[in-house]
Amino acid sequence: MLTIPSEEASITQDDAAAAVAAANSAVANIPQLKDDDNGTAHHLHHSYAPQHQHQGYDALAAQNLAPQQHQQHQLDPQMQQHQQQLHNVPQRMTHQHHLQQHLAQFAQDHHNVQQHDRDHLLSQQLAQQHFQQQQQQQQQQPQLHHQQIPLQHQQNHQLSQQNHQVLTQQALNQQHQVLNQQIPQQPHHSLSHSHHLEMLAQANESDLLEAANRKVAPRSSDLFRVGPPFSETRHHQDIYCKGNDMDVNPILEARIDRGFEVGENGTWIGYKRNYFTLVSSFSLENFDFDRFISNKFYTYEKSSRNGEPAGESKVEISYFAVRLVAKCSDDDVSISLIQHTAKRDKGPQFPPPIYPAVPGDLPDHETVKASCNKRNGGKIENMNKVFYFDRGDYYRNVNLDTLKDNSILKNYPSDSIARVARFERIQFTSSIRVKQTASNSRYFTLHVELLGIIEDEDLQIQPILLSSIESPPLIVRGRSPSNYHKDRTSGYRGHIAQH
DNA sequence: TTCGACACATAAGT
DNA sequence: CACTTATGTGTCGA
Repeated sequence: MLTIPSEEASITQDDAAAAVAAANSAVANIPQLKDDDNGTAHHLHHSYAPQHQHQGYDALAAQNLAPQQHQQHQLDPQMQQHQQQLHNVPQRMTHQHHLQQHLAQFAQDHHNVQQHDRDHLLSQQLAQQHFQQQQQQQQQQPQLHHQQIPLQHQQNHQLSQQNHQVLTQQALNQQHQVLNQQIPQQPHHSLSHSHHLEMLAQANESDLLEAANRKVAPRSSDLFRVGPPFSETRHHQDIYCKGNDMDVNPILEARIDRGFEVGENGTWIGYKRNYFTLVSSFSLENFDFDRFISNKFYTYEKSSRNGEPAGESKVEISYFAVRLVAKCSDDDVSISLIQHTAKRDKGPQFPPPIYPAVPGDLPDHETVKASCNKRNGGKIENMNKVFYFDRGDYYRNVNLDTLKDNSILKNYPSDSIARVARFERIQFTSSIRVKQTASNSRYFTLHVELLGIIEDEDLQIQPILLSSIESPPLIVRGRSPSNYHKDRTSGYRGHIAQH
């Protein structure tokens, strides 16, 4: 049903040459596993963290957590059973088999919102499971060579920083301060007026002083700030439209909505202990949604046989996916991001999910802000319309079903397909080192990658890096108390207090 | 110095 | 309006 005939397509010399070139850079950005010391490359490091402690969490979550919060994290008893199933799956189980399991399960529960969300969860976990499986297998197979490409942030980012003057809270505070200082100096037209102003000024002053000593409010909506602009889409592997062999140009967009702010010298600063939020979507140039789903796409994969590189083969893209990775300015630590649930310490931790995705529009900052921590069913439903494409709905609307569908849509592992990949409650793993030298901080970059998920001869799914975008250098401040007293740029802890 | 764990506090969500 | 949640960050101790 979901098997894709593996085409051993013959390609022209030119195609091959282009593909070689592209293939060489295709996987450059996929980080290797930390303990990957034998040079064996891994396509993906996202795997379902096997050592999660869910005890005590499930009951709590089942009672208290909104479905939305369940999406990526929560394992109710039913899901746990799923996990068991998935984890018990023989290593060489095929993608197809996976999907059958999934579909069977989906047929079982697909009625209410909770189940819809469970489906999201399942989708993601399936994807992760796939990748984990993939990864395991790759450890026994010849690998694509991962070529390191030097980070080239400086020019790009200085440019984009200049072009994106974001009015930060710091700037606002400074303006505010100036305003306050000006108040007493204004001409006094009347005694009562001036008196009034003085009182105002005094009130503001004490407010500000108080603010200077107050902790940042943990739930302040003010913590949502637009982060640095991302680079232009960089292409790693070409995408072609299956019908007419046209070269298709993918465009990735991403925005950080929480967790990073500009410091006074234009650097972007985040805090290791705090969450950040990032959203991303992609589009294919000249392809609206209808055109997208009425087409299939292919790319080239560098294949290997018995450990020897064996040229490139044309492979159909089963579906697209979006993932988030972080890189460090010097060493590259592969799993450097972690996602928490709303329960934080009391819940499990995951690597950021890989989102099977269709093209979509990036929602604006306010929308992302509004989407956080919702438990109300109606609101969640509305948000899901923004962030997800519901294949079931679509089939009902066009009077199709999975069996009749012949589009790329049917290859997606779940009915809930991301239009927008939303990464919430992400932190750099505690193991990252933020200090390089006494004076110098190491910096990080965030990369959003568009993946093409393909199936190899053995029906194993494999991701191929198609294109990516990256953030400018990000400074991540560590836990040292020194980072929490001066030059603080977030929250309303005052910039007034210049210790 | 750094990290996990626990604690406190407070705006948002219901 | 009262109750619950989510999350920045203070702190302790290995």
